[in-house]
Parts: sequence; structure tokens; C-alpha cells
Amino acid sequence: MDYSIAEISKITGLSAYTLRYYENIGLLSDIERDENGYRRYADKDILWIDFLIRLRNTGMPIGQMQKFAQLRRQGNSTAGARRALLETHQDHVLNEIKELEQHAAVIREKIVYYKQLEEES
Amino acid sequence: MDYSIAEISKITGLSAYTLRYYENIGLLSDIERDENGYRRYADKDILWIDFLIRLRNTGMPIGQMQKFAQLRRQGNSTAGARRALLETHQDHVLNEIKELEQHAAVIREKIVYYKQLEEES
DNA sequence: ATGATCTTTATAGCTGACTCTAAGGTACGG
DNA sequence: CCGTACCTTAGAGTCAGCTATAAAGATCAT
Repeated sequence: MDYSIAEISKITGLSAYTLRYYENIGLLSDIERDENGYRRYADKDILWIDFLIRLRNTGMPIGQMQKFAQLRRQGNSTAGARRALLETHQDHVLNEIKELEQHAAVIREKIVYYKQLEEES
Repeated sequence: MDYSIAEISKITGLSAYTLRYYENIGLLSDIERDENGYRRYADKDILWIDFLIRLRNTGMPIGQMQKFAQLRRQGNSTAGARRALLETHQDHVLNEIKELEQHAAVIREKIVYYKQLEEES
């Protein structure tokens, strides 16, 4: 199975613009082309794009994603480096979750404070 | 006690540029001036700046912070509106925490996968 | 009283991450 | 063979959120 850029856009939620952009900056590579030069995406590309989206959604900057994509292109021998990169990122994510929880607690206090203000007025 | 912009920058971690910028866009208001026109920040300003930082760190866009700051300037009668705004934001934050946890779980699986790859190679 | 080190304003520039435009090629229904 | 609906590229534009520059005034140590 392969897909046009419009189909992949629908499937992944990334715009066609963004898909081309990601390819330009090296996040996507080896995307097949049909006889007219149109991109044809494969199922494995969808998996990879979904993973990129996951990294993005956890706040990984594009520079690091590029590093990761580059290691991936270099084959299995870079598995260690890729794991290390992911573990560092994982630490960031877990840390961010903790911080968000603390912030959320303070915001909750503030909400309680406003409720009191409303009752008094 | 009052503080120069350089001191407040150190205390809050925001650059002097950012402090002036926040004042320009209405996030900070009624900052005192000394006889030379230099800004003099009060302790209440520090509390407010810290709260702004908290909102920022939980991903609140500046536009919403402006809305919040505007309500605050209008006095106690807006407590309800401010509480509502915070509650909506709180929902976003809690949701984001949930999503981050899910993403973190998938990244963990990926890390395990790379560990296997390394052992096989 | 001079140089270094603050501060002020207005305005320009930067970074990250897209998002769109222009100019053109391809496909396909009527 | 015309319209329109895709697709291509290179490059320009946008947006949020700062960050820096320029020109000038104030403070302070030597």
C-alpha cells in the first residue's frame, strides 16, 4: 500500500506543507516517487511520522529530531546512540510532567482563592 | 522594599528585555518609577511575575495572559471571570499531563526496543 | 571630569516551526 | 481540449515570543 501526500496528510494530521518541510530538513527521507515525480508514502513512513509527532508533542526540538533521523539513516549500528538520545529526552519529559503537576497545584490554590473572593463580594 | 529592573531580572529569571516587553504588552502595569524615570519594582510585582511565569510554563499563550491581566486591573468584581479562565486552563494542563504520560510510555517501549537491538548486534 | 555601568525609549532583528505563493507539470471528466 | 483538481519546486511570509540595537540620560569610582 502506498499513499499520496494528501492521503498522508489526512492520516497523520500534518499538512502537506509540513510533510514537504519535514522532508526538506531531513526528518523524512527515501520517500518513493511515482512516474510523475509525485510522492508515494509507504506504511513504514506512517509509523515513522507518527513517532516524529510523538517526539514533537513531547517538546523535542526539531534539531534533536534531525539528529535522531540522521542516526536512523545510518542503520542498526546507531541503536545505542538513538537509545541514549531517547533516554535523555525521556528524562526531560518525566521532569516536565512533574513540573506541570506542581504548577497545576498552585493554579488550583489560586482557583480556590478566587472562589473565596467571589463569595465575599 | 523596591528593586531595579536588573535586580528583578535576577530574582525572577526574566531578562530585563522581557520585563519591559511584558510591561509594553500589558502583562505588567503600574510599575513605579523613581525620580530618573527608572523602574522600581515592589514585592507584589514579584508575586505577580512569578504567577505569570507559572502560567507561561504551563503553556498559556500570551494572549490569554493579557486577558487575565486585564481582568485583574479591573478589580475584584472580575474574580469570577478570572477563576473561569484559570479553570479552563487547569483543564488544559491536566490534559497535557495525561498526554505526556502516554507519550512517555511509548517512548519507553521504544527505548526497550533499542536495547534489544543493541544486544542482538 | 571621564569612563564604565546602569537606565530609558522606539524600533528592528532573530529563532523555531511552520505556512503560503508563484509558476508550472499531470490527470481526468464532459 | 477545457476546466479543475491534483501534484512539483524554490523561495517568501507569518506568528509567537522574545532579544538586540541605537541614541541618549543618570550614577559612581578614580
